[in-house]
Amino acid sequence: MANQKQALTNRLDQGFHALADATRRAVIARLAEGETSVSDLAAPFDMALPSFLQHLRVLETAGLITTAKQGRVRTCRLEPGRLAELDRWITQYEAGWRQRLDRLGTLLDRKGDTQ
Amino acid sequence: MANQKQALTNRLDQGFHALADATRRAVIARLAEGETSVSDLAAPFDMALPSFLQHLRVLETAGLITTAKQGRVRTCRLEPGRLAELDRWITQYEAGWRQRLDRLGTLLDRKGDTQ
DNA sequence: TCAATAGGTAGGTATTTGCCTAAGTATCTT
DNA sequence: AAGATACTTAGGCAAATACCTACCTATTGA
Repeated sequence: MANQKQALTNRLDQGFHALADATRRAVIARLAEGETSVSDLAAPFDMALPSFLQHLRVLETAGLITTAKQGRVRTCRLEPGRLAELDRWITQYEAGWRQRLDRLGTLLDRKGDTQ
Repeated sequence: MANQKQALTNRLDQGFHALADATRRAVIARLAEGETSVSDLAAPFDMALPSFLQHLRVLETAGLITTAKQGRVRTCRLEPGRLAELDRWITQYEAGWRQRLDRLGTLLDRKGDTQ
């Protein structure tokens, strides 16, 4: 339907969606230690390979990982820039909240000063 | 199906899923500036109220916001602790990657030293 | 008290997700 | 060249999502 939101147009949508799954987060955790082949990545999961490949595709589409094929082996690596982007989005609003707390703190401090 | 993953059991799943939507992120952005009623929050969005309420429920279930009703008005506020939790998950793996880069840097530095 | 206001419920639809099996297609390896 | 290896594609199904309209229920203010 035209009125319905169409699939994940946006980088943040895709990025956070990619992180909203334990399998995909485990892949990121693994890739943080170094690049790996698809089958090595898939080995720990009790899941058919095609299902696992879908998770990899979600991660790659979101830009969180990149992959390259040499011969019959596809190697995956983490793309930390995108993680950083998501991180920045979050800290921005944590920061906004801290600022307000700080302002409150300042206010209380001043109050203390005048007493 | 028993074999299928059951709905968002996990805090991280729920948290990241909640952030994977522009409407919900906009709510967080707004709440970072201060607490607000449901209708004030909903006003900017071209969406029926029940649809908007679903988004609020997703945010509340994820623990990203809390709400309380007084009279007929429900007030929503941000729960920054949960944002911080998600943030920590991400930075953990950004950090892992930086460590490896640092090690590489150290290696290159040493190589430079011996030359 | 009656109507406007603020929110909530019920129930319905299209799309997306997450999983599967079955059957490819390229590379190695022997 | 034949089999093993490492993915890939196709197609299918159930559950979750993201919307909607049509009511309903409390408050509050005139």
